[in-house]
Amino acid sequence: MTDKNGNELGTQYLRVGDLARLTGKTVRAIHLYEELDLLQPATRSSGGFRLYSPAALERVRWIDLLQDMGFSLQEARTVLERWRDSEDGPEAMDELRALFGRKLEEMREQIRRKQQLEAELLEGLKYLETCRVCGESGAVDRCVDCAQPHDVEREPALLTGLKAAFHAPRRVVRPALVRVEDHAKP
Amino acid sequence: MTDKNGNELGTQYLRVGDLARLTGKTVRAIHLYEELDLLQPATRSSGGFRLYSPAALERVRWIDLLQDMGFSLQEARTVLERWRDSEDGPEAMDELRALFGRKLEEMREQIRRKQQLEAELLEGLKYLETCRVCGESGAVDRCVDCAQPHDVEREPALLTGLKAAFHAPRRVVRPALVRVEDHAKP
DNA sequence: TTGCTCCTCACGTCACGTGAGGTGGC
DNA sequence: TTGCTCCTCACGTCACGTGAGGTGGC
Repeated sequence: MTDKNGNELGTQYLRVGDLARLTGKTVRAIHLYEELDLLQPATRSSGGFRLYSPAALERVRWIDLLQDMGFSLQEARTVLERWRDSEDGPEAMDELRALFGRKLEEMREQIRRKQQLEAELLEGLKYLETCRVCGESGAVDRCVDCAQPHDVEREPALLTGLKAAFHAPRRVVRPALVRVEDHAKP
Repeated sequence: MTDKNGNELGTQYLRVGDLARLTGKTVRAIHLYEELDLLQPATRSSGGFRLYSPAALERVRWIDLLQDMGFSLQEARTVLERWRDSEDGPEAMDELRALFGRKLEEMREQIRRKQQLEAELLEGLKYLETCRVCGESGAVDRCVDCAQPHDVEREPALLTGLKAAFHAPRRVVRPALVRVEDHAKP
């Protein structure tokens, strides 16, 4: 049995707030997906409230998945269109396979890159760890002046750009007199 | 020896276009970094051209590194400020270590997530691979109608949301009469 | 002088966030 | 009737992209 809009009777409809809560999205995001033709309410209430079928939950979670994979919303829309086009023949399906194949390669590349960055962060942290020693030694309390060899051959990339100086106007945070008092050793 | 602006004489200055080319950034991006106080030219030519010291190369590459690690430009600016603050004592350095430590955990989380997505894409592709067989068999040329068991226990998440139907207005690409002709088997 | 580079607005994009002012539904 | 949810504009954000109209420098 269906109503005049072709919707099944007896369906438990969701309101936009429910859909948002159950998917971790905001109402605004769901409105946006509708504008971009990624998702439509099954119907509207007499007062204009959007009413979604439970299938909308799967659709929103699917959009979220594609976004995590690095698809833009426009690309996600293209995927939906190709899927619908595949009703008319297998060419569109070939396109989809190629698209997902490219994404798989991208994903692997991103994993490799992030593993590099993980190593970079570890090196940077190791380097800064020796700064803690500087502070404790009491010899200097300005890490920037640290004379320690830092026990590392190559300076981590995380630090190289930090130290790069080109006479940028130094922001004065506290007046010099106060600063001296703050750090006087009792 | 320095000039009236405190810049070293004999330095090979870079113009903004050089800096862009050597770092793979756009001129617009470099202008933006300046607006956000992440980078300043060492000086300007008499005609107003920005002139950068070679250290700017390291700074731009550093900004790129932080962005890859998921820092916003505002966060990158905070890192620079904390580094400068560390001239006044080791507290700011502790903050930096904590910040990088959190990023390291984020990075590892992102790697785990992307490995999940990699598996998800592989499953989706495996599923679609059986659609190619459908197309070749000639039994159906609409993959959506495919009756094959697809040789998989769980339907991949990549497909579940794709198939979710809720009576969205079907976009008509070609008129039905033409479509029948297109797919008539000779 | 020509051509390439640079300058400063200033508006556009993407995926939303965030109210403003008004109404539905139990 | 009260309070929570929803509605439709519409402007803001972030990290730039993309001209528009004008000038520097070899």
